[in-house]
Amino acid sequence: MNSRRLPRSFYQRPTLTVAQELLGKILVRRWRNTLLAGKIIEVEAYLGEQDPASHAYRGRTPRNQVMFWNGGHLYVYFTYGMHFCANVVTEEEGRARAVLLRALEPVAGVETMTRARGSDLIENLCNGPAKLCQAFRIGRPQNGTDLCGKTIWIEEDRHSAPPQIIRTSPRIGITSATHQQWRFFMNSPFLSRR
DNA sequence: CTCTGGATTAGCT
DNA sequence: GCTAATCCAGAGC
Repeated sequence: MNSRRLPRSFYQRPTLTVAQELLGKILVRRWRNTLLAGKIIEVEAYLGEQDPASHAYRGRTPRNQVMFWNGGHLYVYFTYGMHFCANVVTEEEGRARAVLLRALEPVAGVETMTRARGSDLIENLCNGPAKLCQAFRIGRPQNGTDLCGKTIWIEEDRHSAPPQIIRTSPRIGITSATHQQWRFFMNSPFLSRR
């Protein structure tokens, strides 16, 4: 029944690989008896101590501790005084690597997402890292959630094959390591930027 | 303790 | 294109 749910081993691989393979997968959340789901279409990789743009660049702190956990957990952080962003932790414990979820194509629970976001076009529900957190009601309590559990998980898309074409670009909104092409996305009307 | 600026967004010019 | 909103992590003293 949940055979499409990604196993721990999916996350315990090189971060750039996981980032690209997350494209086309479905993020699912069970929220008050309704299922929220969205196809992952845009992500960014953050590579821990070796990456100046990563929260873990200067080592472990109270905020970034979940990045150091085993792959397959959710790292949620608060920023700009009002927004949350969600990352998928990758590799093994102690590595501090993660993939930022930047945009989703809504596939289930659209009405609930619309209520969470305020009346809005479907294209505007999940086309940004803070927007998708608002649509999925992901906040502080969800930091550290085990993606191999029963509330938030990622599964294979039963309707379509993995994307044929994966595009890359520098990461958005950072000022260091801008030469790295660690943003991965597929063609879609639901991207955070066109 | 104080200070700086941020993996963003919405709304305006 | 510009910037306010609004909190707090992390750095430096």
